[in-house]
Amino acid sequence: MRWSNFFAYTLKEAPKDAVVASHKYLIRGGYIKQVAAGIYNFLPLGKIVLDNIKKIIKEEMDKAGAQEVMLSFVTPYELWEETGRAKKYGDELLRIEDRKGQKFVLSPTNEESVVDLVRGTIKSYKQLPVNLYQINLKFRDEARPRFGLLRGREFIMKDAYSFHATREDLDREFNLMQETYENIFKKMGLDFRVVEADSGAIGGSGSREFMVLADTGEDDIVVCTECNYAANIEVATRKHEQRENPVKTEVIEEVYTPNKKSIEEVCEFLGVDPYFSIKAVAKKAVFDDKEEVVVFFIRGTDTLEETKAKNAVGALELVDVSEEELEKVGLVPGFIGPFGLPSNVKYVIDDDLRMATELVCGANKKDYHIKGAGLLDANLLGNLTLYRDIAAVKEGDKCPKCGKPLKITKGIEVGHIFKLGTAYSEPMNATFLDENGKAKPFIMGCYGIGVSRLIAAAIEQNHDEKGIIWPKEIAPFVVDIIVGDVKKEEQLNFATKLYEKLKKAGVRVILDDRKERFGPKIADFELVGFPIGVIVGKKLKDGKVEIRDRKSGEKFEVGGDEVFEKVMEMVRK
RNA sequence: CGGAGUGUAGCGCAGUUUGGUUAGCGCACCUGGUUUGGGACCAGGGGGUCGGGGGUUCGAGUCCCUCCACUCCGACCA
Repeated sequence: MRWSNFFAYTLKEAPKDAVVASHKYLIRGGYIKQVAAGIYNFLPLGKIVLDNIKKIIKEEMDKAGAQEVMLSFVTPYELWEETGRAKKYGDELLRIEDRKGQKFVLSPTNEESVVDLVRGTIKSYKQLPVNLYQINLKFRDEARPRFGLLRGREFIMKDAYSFHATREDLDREFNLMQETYENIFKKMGLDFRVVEADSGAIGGSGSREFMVLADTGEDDIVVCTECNYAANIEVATRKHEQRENPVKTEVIEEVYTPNKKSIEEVCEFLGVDPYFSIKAVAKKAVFDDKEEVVVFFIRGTDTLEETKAKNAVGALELVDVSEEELEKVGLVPGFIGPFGLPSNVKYVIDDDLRMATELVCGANKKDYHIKGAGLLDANLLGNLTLYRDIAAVKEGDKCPKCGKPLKITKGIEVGHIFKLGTAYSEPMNATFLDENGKAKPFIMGCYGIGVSRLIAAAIEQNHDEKGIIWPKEIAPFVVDIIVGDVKKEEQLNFATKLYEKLKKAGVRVILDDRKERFGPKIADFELVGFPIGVIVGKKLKDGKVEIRDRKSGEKFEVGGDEVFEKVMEMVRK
């Protein structure tokens, strides 16, 4: 490509609303342009990067035996009613109507579509397994799109759906997809982790996320400093420690703690290490048909992990609850404890407290706490006691696999694989005949990659204060040949010849033959982020050309006749 | 969805408090010239329904009403 007639422009200033690096550089570099909140146009540079990523994904998916299809972007609303997700997905589902008033949705994901495609088409176990994938537009009406391509409303996703006759076969495919994803992200030159994850609204029995490590990530992930344990904080676990309380209380007693409500206040007042206290977190759990107050008990030094807590009670969501609402069900805000709770209040206790003794907790009585309590004393509790892991793992907790310290880092979710089981085939009545001629629902898996988000994630992980530093595999062009002064025929001719030669050799190369001075050209080289720069400038009269490596910043001169070989060597590396 | 803010040329902004000629500046763009290794300089030029609608007024970018869009914090989010 010759830059002089390439539709690519750069900006000196980023729009003020771009706050993360990828958003800023994608706009300044002329990759994308905003159309509406969370909706972008892709300019040629952006489209090339997108295609490069698509190509890698397609290669690996095909290698794994998956077959590419393209499902319709507009899907009948009825399909969504069949699985009940019309309601569950809520306002994120963009509904539209045609001229006859028939309702449709813009696909935010395609489980329903693909099950509809397969039911009645695949009839026998002999036609299984099959894995269908597409790389297609998705639309989710996010409440708050942000950060450019990291969280858009309209985005490109690779989604795959597999169908199996047995659980074992699903497990096999799930593992194959994990391997395939690892190959894809490795090929793209990204630093990523595979983590255990919550299944969320998609449902199913098991799931793993692929996280690109970057400070701007929206997800907290827990990784072990020693072994390979890694999990999203939503599901991360830790090894339970049992610290012995040095203070021994003879009797369990109520103590007067006037106006001391928070853990800090109470523990300071009583001179107790907060580790030996119980924090009560009250929430309102929202279910399909009702709402109720649930109290979660965790250690004073822990915080509640809402996703775990939500799953522990099987609620759709947890929302904050007011003091009035607490009082209405008989709770005493600020002094809630696990002993002697009103019998109509549901509660969950964190696993970590199961064996704990000598604790301070609320007495369910205004201005009183209990001292010296232990949960082992089961008869203090009602018989509905529910122990679950509901606390958030924190930095320094011990790895559940090897016991070494855990640390927390930020990650950007770029892939997610699920074992769906029969969560969609059953409600949609999609069955096949097994060896015995009996109808059984398909056992399914689904596998997603956020393709446009990957563009942003790659930049978040690979940039500096000047611009993007593309991994070679996905860079729009690998080599940028800069002509120092296009009016100098000697320079232009030399550069053009080199350009043609590299192009012939299959290298993605751009010739910067714009009538610009050297400054803007080199600045654009850095901003747009080409991996290799070749400067054909004033040193050419001494037979020298300069080569720069964008990533290392290294620059060196080579003789005009060695340039081609030297560049090819760098391209191959 | 709750809270806060912004909307003036492609981008970044001033002008709005206190209504008053023809709405300005930097970057970008066009023409000519000089420059040519880190975002040049000189001269000339084009580009605006001041987010939309309504109102007050002799007069509205500025005041009032209303609608819309976008952004930030939070809730939410395969």
